[in-house]
Amino acid sequence: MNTIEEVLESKDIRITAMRLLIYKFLAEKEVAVTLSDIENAFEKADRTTLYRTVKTFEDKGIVHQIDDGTGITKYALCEKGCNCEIETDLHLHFHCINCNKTICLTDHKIPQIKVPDGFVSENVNLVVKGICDKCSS
Amino acid sequence: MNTIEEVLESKDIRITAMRLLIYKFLAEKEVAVTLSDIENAFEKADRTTLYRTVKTFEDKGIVHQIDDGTGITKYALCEKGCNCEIETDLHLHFHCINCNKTICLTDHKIPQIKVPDGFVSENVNLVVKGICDKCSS
DNA sequence: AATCAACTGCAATGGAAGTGCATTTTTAGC
DNA sequence: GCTAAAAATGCACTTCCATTGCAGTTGATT
Ligand SMILES: [Mn+2]
Ligand SMILES: [Mn+2]
Ligand SMILES: [Zn+2]
Ligand SMILES: [Zn+2]
Repeated sequence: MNTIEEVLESKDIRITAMRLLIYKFLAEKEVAVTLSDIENAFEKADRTTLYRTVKTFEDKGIVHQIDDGTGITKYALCEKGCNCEIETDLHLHFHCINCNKTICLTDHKIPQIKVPDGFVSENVNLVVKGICDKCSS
Repeated sequence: MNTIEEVLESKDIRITAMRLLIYKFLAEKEVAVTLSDIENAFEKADRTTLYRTVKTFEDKGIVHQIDDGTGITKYALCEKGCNCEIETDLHLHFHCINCNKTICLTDHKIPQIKVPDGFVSENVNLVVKGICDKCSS
């Protein structure tokens, strides 16, 4: 169990109050969040700072972007040991069309996808849309 | 072999000069197009008209949207007999990170995706990013 | 030809992503 | 501790795309 400080330092991310708060916010969420979600949670902070903070997190490899088809990019913390940067982010994402939440299904890996001759696959984005467990019960 | 007029009428889309031209434009393209692509091809027409035309095509089920992750929605004609509206659009899409083109791989079907208990899958969006056949040769 | 509905064009809006620059905070060297 | 440099933050502004309201035009129907 590492502290947040240790996680950030291990990725060469300098520690600031803002970053600790945003990291904690992301860690507490079980769903992917939009920039607006973060904005609403930290009304005193400027949107640009929040934007650049998650961007830094993403660049350093502790957050990954999710395009779930809503047109609004969402963000989620990477799992321990994840390396989205190097190879494709292997897990799939679920987007609930009822509650609009998007969830990382981190242990549902994306199957190998065949592409025609001449095509070279480098990355795969797989989003399943439907009804989540909470909305279907 | 149906004429464009017959296709449109069979889907309850009224025939106008604009719609015939746009349909023909889409049919000639082997890749998915953005609204700007259409705009550039029809500079005399208003962007709104083009927008609403593809939207009508989409609502009536002869065009499907593609979200390839670039943030710009693309459009492509549905194949004959396709029914994206009813069930999931089964084929996958390939987005070339070199030439920025997005292609329907209509005979590459999306494999069955397992989701956890309680989740109900209704639709799947699968985009493969990489290098297309023309750019890799 | 008249009428009504659908289509088109123009203008404006809104949302989200991104950038330039000034200010503040943090770090590091002395 | 003090100072200079570097990094982070806040504010203003821009750009790009999607979308809508409304007025004018076109097309279908009688
Ligand atoms: Mn994820
Ligand atoms: Mn397609
Ligand atoms: Zn839900
Ligand atoms: Zn290409």
